[in-house]
Amino acid sequence: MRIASWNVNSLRVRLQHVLDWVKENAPDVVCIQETKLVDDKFPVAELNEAGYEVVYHGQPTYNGVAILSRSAPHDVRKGMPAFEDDQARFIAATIDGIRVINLYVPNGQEVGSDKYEYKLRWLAHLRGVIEAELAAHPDLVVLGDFNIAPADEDVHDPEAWRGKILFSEPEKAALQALLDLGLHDSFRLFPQEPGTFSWWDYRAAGFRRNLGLRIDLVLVSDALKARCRESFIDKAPRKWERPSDHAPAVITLE
DNA sequence: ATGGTCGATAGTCGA
Repeated sequence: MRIASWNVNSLRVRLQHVLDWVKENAPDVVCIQETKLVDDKFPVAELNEAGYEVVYHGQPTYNGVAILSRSAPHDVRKGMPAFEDDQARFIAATIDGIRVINLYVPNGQEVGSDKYEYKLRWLAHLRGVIEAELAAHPDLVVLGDFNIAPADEDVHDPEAWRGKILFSEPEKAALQALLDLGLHDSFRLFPQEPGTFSWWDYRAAGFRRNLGLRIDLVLVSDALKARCRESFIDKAPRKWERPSDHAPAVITLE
């Protein structure tokens, strides 16, 4: 079973990329962030035609998350439980017995800003949500655009980024608190090429110079760690014409 | 230190 996470930065613009990518890679589940679509505009027919069922949680202009799956999604949850949020950043579903939680974690903009405080508040609440989900679903995947680089090897220039947004200590501590519940960063379960990232700024030719960060993560529970056979980032779509600034992060489960 | 580029949308905001 293959599960992917991809921040597409507008599903309207990137629909053809998604269709091409799923045709090439045959994932069973694709979790999408930054659809930037209201639900009325979600391309249900096109994705059904490609062989996927869809659940989605959108809003005007910003954010928006969706799950595409070969098998039927069950127990769909849109938005974090018990958290008032006008931003569409959370969607969960159970697919083939695996609980899948798809996140678009707030960016935070700048350390100390109101958006940064919202990011930390959001992550603190998420911890309780994940704790409950883990208790209910031992086979759990938590994936998405975390907007946090876990460690120095996930940042092209850790000294320049240290303490900055996406790499500040409180953000990393919030991510570690999730891992401490019993989750594993699947990417680090396997040998990886140094300098592998999942996001490159459009500005300053970030991709060409590999000035990236690994902020798109696939976390797996203990039970799924035992079934995880590979975890990788597919840089290919980042080279396509008019790409998203993020590349897909992918795992394969036995 | 600043701004570079995208996408939404129609002057800026968010990333």
